[in-house]
Amino acid sequence: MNAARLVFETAGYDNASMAEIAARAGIVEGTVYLYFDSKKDLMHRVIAEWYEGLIASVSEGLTRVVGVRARLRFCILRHLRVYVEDTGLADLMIRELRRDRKFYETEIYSLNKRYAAFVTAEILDGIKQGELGPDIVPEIVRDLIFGGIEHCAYRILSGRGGLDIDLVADRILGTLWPGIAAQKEASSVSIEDRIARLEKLVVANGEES
Amino acid sequence: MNAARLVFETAGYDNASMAEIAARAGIVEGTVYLYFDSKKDLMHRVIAEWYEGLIASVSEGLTRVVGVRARLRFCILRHLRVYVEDTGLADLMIRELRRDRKFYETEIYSLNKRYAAFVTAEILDGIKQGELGPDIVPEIVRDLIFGGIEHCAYRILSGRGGLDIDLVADRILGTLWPGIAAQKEASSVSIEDRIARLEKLVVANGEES
Amino acid sequence: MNAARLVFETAGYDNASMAEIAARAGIVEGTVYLYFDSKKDLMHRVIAEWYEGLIASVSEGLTRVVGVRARLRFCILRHLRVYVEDTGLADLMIRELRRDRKFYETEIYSLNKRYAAFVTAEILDGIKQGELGPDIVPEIVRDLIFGGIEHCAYRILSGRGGLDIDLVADRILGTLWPGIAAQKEASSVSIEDRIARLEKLVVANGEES
Amino acid sequence: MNAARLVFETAGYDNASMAEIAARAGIVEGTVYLYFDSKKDLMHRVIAEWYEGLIASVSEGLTRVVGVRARLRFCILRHLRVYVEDTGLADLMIRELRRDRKFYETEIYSLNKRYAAFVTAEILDGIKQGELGPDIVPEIVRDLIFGGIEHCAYRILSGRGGLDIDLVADRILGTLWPGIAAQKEASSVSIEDRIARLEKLVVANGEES
DNA sequence: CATGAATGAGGCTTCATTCAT
DNA sequence: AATGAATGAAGCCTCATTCAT
Repeated sequence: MNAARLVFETAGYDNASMAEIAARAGIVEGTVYLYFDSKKDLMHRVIAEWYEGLIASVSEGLTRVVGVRARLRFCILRHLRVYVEDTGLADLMIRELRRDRKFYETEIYSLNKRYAAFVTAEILDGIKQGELGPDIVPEIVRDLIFGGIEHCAYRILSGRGGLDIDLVADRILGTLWPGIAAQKEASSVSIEDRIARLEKLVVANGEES
Repeated sequence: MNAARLVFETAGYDNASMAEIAARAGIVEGTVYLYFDSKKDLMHRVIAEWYEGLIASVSEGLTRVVGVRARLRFCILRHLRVYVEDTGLADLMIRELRRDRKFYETEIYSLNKRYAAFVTAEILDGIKQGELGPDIVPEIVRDLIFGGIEHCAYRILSGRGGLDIDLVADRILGTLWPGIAAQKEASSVSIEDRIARLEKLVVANGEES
Repeated sequence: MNAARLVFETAGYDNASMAEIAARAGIVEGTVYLYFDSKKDLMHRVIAEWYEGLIASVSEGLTRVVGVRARLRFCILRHLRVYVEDTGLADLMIRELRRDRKFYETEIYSLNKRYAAFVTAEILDGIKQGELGPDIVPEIVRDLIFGGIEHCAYRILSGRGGLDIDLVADRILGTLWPGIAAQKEASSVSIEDRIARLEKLVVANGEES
Repeated sequence: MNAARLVFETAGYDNASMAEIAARAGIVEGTVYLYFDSKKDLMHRVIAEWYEGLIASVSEGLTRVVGVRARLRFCILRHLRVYVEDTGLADLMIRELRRDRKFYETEIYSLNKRYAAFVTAEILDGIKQGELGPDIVPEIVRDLIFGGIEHCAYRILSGRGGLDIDLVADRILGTLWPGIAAQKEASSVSIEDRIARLEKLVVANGEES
């Protein structure tokens, strides 16, 4: 498994060869098939193991963080760390597994859902507690978070530059927060508010008029 | 090219075979090499052609949209359409090309930059005009936009459900806007000014109605 | 023809491609077949043309040289020049043509014989005139000359060092001459001579005794 | 290896096909790659194995021969045998390997040097012992020997005629010897000494009779 | 005369998987 | 339980040659 993980990380699925995996494990190709049905199976098990560790780690870490904002920040930071530490596996997950037509029937899919649920749960919780706006759409927020992180990470990692994950986490959350936090002042609707809303609407739909 | 595009879209790079591409084009494998140096070259040309069309389309579309918010929304909407209409190619771009070590020397890279520049330019422009906050980090915003779109699109498309791109565009921008828009100080803009701007916007975007 | 010659020189027969030859001639592959039956035919014609020029050149040059030794030296020097100036074609001749099973039926074979005959004729002439020993075997001498030249040339040319062909010619002839020149002193056979002959025989046949 | 040797001998490198080699070995093409990295590697190993045997054979044979002239004759005779027995491999060596740009970095190159060194060493030894002239250039002599042998062998073998290698060896050495042997000054060696040497030689080489 | 597009057979190489030992 | 040799299908690519225009 360790050998396989190493090779998959480095080469991706298609370019990884069973021969190299076996060699790196100090065994022989045939032996691999005693424990794994196929190359695909092997990759699934590698990803699953990794995912389980990741979920456990996040789960454990969250027990020590309080407050919606802080907990979201923790999730963002942790996911950024994934890209720094396990770029290869994250890649594998995105590239090879997600594209599979039968991804939704696999164990990996449910692990993926459990992992993503940490963020979704936080958002739902935040809404319930009144910290987050009642109108926000959790899926969109979650997609912005995960997608944004991936893009940032890729851009920076590919660009051979280092990645200050604390800074990036702050910036991502800083950008998103105003759009998801509850409006604390329940002021009556002033003229200004009404004009503001008007502006927004007009601009938003401007090009469709 | 069309045959190649079709096969690459469906199978990805590694799983696409020159034999299938040739067959689908109604020629023999060898003939492909009269027009393309290699499989990689073929993919590059397919992607480049597609990208050029995409850039032209966005560029043209933006000429008819006024206002930072509206222009950003247009970019988001257009990018969502990419995933609806050209999922396969978008995938190819992300999965196969970006990971290439020499991606930064390819023509595709510069096309990619030109495409992404539409959003970055808008953000910078917004900051300059005072519509967007002076402290926002354009790269982060752009990553949130593109990453968020990709995630949304994948999630929804994979789930065989349809994708209401207008709705999603509104939600994405709605979530991001508060975090990037300039904080209007109450006194800085008079009611009269704001009404004047409204009038201007409505007229501008209305022209094409 | 010039294009073909260039390409064959550079790449050898197998690695030369009709496409490159055509391209370098500024025509199209199909056109080549209007003038040459096949790739092999093309090579034959290239070699033949070259050989004819070579033969003419040697023939002409020899008219200005007098004396067996000087004429042999001229042949050696000229052949060394072939390796310096036309390494590629000489190679082609040796590698590709000689090995052909039907070489002896080709035009090239007779050209080759005409070329080699310059040396053989000189030797026979030298014997007739009494300048060369009556017992020498012309074929062996010729083989030593041509073979020796080829080896020298290869060794030196491959070794990226330059080749001082005048020096090499002198050395080759200097080494061979004592063995082929007629023994001028017709002294009576002294005891010493008889012992010397005995020594030679014993040593020569030593390992077979 | 045997199959490869056979095919390479018959067809040369470019015209040998892995398919035929595999077929002749009774295996499938892929299996060849379990034991050899590439076609080139396969050829190298075939040549190397052959060369090692050849060197061992010469080395062993020389232990039973005494005297510069006899030892040189042995080398010549042995090399002639190479062309009679292993024409194909000798060809391969000359045609395919020597022309490789990286020949000088290969194992074959050092084997080639070790083989050629048998002759060079003999010449140097002969000079030191005063049997060969102090002015002769070992490289030229060696080239004349090897080149001459190759030419003779080719000429005769191609001509489908048999090759009397003993006769040819004598003729080659007979032609070269006067040009390389030391000029014995009449007084320098007494008749008694020369008879003594003769006796010694006869005894030495006679032991194996 | 010339074109140039197309062919088709063949080249080397890789690799997941199997199976007798 | 482990081996490791063998498979066979497939992969990408090259190229001399042909033929309708």
